[in-house]
Amino acid sequence: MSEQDKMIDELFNHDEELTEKQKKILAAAIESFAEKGYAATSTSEIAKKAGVAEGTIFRHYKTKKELLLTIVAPMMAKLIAPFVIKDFNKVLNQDYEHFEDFVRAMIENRTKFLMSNMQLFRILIQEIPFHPELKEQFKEHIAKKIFERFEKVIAHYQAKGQIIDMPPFSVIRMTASTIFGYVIARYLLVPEAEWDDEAEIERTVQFLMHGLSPIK
Amino acid sequence: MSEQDKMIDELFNHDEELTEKQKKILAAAIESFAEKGYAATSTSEIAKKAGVAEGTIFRHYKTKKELLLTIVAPMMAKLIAPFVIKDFNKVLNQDYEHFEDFVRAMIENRTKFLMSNMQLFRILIQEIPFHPELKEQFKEHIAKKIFERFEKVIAHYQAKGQIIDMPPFSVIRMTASTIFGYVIARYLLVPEAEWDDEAEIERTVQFLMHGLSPIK
Amino acid sequence: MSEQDKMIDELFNHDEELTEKQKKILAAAIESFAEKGYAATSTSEIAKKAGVAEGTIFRHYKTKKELLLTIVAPMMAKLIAPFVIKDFNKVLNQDYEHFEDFVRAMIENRTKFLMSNMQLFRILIQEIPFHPELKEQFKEHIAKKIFERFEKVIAHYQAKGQIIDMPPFSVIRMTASTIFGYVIARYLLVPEAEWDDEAEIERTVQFLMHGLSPIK
Amino acid sequence: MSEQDKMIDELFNHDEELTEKQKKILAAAIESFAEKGYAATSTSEIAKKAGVAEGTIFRHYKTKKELLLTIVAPMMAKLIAPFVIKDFNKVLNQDYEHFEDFVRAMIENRTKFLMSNMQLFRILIQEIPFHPELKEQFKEHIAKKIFERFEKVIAHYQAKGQIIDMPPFSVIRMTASTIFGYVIARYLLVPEAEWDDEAEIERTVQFLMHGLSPIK
DNA sequence: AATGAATGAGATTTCATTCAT
DNA sequence: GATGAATGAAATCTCATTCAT
Repeated sequence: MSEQDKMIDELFNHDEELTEKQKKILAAAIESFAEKGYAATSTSEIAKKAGVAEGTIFRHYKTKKELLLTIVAPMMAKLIAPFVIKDFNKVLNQDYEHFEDFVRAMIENRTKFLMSNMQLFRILIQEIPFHPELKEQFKEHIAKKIFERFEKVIAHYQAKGQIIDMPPFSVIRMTASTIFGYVIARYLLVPEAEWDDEAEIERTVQFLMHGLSPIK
Repeated sequence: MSEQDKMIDELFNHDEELTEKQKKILAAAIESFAEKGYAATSTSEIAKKAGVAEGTIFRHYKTKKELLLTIVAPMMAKLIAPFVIKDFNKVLNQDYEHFEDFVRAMIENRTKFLMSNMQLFRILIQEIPFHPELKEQFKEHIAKKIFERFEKVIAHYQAKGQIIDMPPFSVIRMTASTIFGYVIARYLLVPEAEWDDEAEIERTVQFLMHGLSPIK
Repeated sequence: MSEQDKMIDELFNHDEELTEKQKKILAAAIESFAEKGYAATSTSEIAKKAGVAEGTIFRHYKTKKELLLTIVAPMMAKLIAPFVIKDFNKVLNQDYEHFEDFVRAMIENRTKFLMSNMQLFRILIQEIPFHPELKEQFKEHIAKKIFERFEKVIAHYQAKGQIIDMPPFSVIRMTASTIFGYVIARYLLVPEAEWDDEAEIERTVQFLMHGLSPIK
Repeated sequence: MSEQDKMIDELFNHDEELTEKQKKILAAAIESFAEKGYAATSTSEIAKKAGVAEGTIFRHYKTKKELLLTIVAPMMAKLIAPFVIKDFNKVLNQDYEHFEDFVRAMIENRTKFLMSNMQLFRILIQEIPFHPELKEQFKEHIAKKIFERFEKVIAHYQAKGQIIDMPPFSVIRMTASTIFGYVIARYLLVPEAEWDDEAEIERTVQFLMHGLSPIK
């Protein structure tokens, strides 16, 4: 079983099992959508790449759009998974005494996730601007939830005097910019450069910590 | 003359004059490409929006792709204009004694530019991933040039002890992430929120400055 | 099954079966190409005449040009078929003691073939001048092969003293001119005239025989 | 003044003078029509090749078809010129005692003419099959006239016992096949071969003479 | 469940022709 | 006379989707 296959199994295997053909279709669609974009990918192209007949795609997914949503929805869900686990706050209080520990843990966890789902991440950020319903879904189900959770976290560490006193939204914005900036540069913009990942992550964490530390 | 028209005149009016219809076509294409993406925009739609016959588009631009390139190319050029002016270094030495002044000037100048060309900026970042030739062009003509110039600037301020000792590439990456993160959040992700721009920019500058200041 | 259908089956039915629609498309294309020429025939016209949707044409033939080649290629092949049969020489030695017998057999065989494939022959001679790749193909695969075989035949009968001593190329040229001249006049230029085919062929054979007989 | 120009002047200069632009248009059209065919040649292409604006063509020729007719008509006229001169019969009686002299004179005269107007000849034979009105015109004004004249010539030499007793139509058909066969092979099919023109013409004349000589 | 031929709407592009300058 | 921008009809081709097998 290939990496690709494992990823697909993990992300898409909810209730019913996926047939072999369905997995092939998903894998082919993911590859093409990531590379050329949803609108520029034809269903016949996906069929050919997946090694199935054109009609087969429409047997499983009523429309091309549904195929996109099938791909994008679980990615969104998994993206915020760590932030919506029930005992997020408890974990927080117990595990991470310093904001730095929290940030480091978040970065490590999320970069690993994005890294092993880079194509899906690409599709997500490339297609959201073009599909209002995706945008809406993203804001409502993802951004809002993350923001709510994070707000408390920020307040928590601000109360402890570990973070500069600043509107939580701004803190979140900067943190997100910094982390996504790293991931995008690392895996999308210049993946071919030589990266010392450990050192670069360390620098990124330091940058964030200093940038957000309270002014003495 | 509308804002749109002024912008088009400024960006596209090189040698020959543009006819009225050409401007209309460019304006319509920019609007549609920004909103729905290049691949999902039909030339008939552009023609209708521009109030011209479909054939007219192809009289001026041999292909739909050429229309995209006509739109994107000058945007790229203008984007780096401030960094490639001949006496960039002189300006630097004379005008900005502190890195903070430099950063502040850069942010103000570039955010203003992006703000008044937001649709073009959207097209740029939305389409680059889908067109290898655009990507290449961007790397070769834009990223590389900016990097070369910036590298010297960073070295300059590092020598003066104003910035942390870190590979220039990392400094540039963090600076860019922070600035683009602001612009994208401000104008693309949540433009509908209430923004206190002055304060937010100030916070962003402070974040950057602290994040990059040498460790005491 | 119509005459048309039989001809199409015979010429185009290689490995896979042709669907009913494909035959209709080929028949319609042949008719239109012969009458108005390739360039002046639109695919929508072919579709209408064939009673299929325009898209159906492109499902079977990637481009209009491919449709032309599909039509023209087997015609070329069949045209030279009798000359490239393996034991062409044996047949020759045994069957035709006199050059006249050979010529007569050739004329009868080839005129019959052309007659029952007149539309395809028209397309062939009408389109070859406009398509360099067809021209090349014709020269390489048809003209050259026929020439090689014929050269030996000519030499054979010259050695027997039945034909005038003349460069084989010239003999072939005159023979071909005479035969094609008859076919073209008979079926393309003035098909509406009253032709006594038997007598005319006899005259043509006599003309050729006298024209090429050795000088006494 | 180029060869091309001289030819155009000679063929097209009837009453009014042709402007420089008109000559350029005609020359460009002739070149393109000969090479790619009328239907596959666009007026914009002709305009570009002629170095004039697209509109200019339509100032001189109402339609593209008219441009074709302007080119083809005088070619037809010149093609039969020698056969319709008033005293064709007189000339005949006096000048050519033997059929061979007549044939030789005809071949020399007409091959020279065709040779120096090869592009126009190509257009003529390539386009006649596609344009019913051209076909009609050709039959009515050219073929018929030539046939009438030639019939008398043939009868004349048959009466003198110099030609085989055969329907004049057949004699003409064979003569025409032989002559056109030579011209087409020489200048259109294999112009790149090494031709000993004098010898080849001599062979062709001999072939014709023997082919048509009375049976002893 | 799977196929792939067929469809028809629509996409991009071409082109002969017109017309204001 | 000449230009070339503009047109709109039509040409080639693409594509998501349907449906009989």
